[in-house]
Amino acid sequence: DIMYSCIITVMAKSGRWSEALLLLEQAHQDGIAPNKYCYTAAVNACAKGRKSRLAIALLQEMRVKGLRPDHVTYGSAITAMAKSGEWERALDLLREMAEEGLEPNVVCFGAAVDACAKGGQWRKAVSLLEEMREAGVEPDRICYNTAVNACAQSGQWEIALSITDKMHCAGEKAPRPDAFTLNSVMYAMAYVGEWERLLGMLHGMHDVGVVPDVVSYNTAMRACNKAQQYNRALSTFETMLQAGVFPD
RNA sequence: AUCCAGAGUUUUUACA
Repeated sequence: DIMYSCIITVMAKSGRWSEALLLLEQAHQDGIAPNKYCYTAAVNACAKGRKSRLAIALLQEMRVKGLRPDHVTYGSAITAMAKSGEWERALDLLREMAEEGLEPNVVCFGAAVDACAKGGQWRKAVSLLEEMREAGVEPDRICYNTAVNACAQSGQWEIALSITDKMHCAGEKAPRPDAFTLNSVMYAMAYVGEWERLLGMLHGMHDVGVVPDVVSYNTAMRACNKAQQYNRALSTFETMLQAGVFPD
């Protein structure tokens, strides 16, 4: 079983999700009853392969075999919904696990926020942050970043920025914005053609203790190119190299 | 004592 779980995991992680799922079938044919870990790894393979329907089916199959999906299984399943843009199903799973007495943890909520992001539901993504707090789960940096990204993907740069500002001003223990956060905000600015504002933010990153990375510069250059500011794009590229950041 | 097979976030990339 450990063998199967390991191999399924490796295959899922290396993008060979279809082989991972075939392997689960193989286990059955060999007369081996896959355990919870195998199923969870397979559900995660569904996420990679955007097979939301199959992920739900696997959850059901587990229960039929007397296996109880746990937080990790649900986290993977919600991720599978997220990758397929099925935000409603993701929220259904959140409710479902709570009904089974499994209180969603920070990862499950985080995955659900991402599902809303991928589904274009930025308002829901933001309100989920509040819902999780009410459920006694404090959003971590990833949850905030994901909500900021939800706004960004819809071009809501002002909302994205306001959440980021709140992160800056929150208590000492609260999560600080990082490159993921600011890159998402810049993406939002690029999206709506606010390239000047974006460059201002890029150059102000150091002041808030965040080092721009390849994604930061790449996002900035795309914004410049989109606005036909080719000279700006070029100088951004040069700035990047001078900062010791190199393209992959 | 701690770790010891399985989950969540940014640009580009797939089906279009």
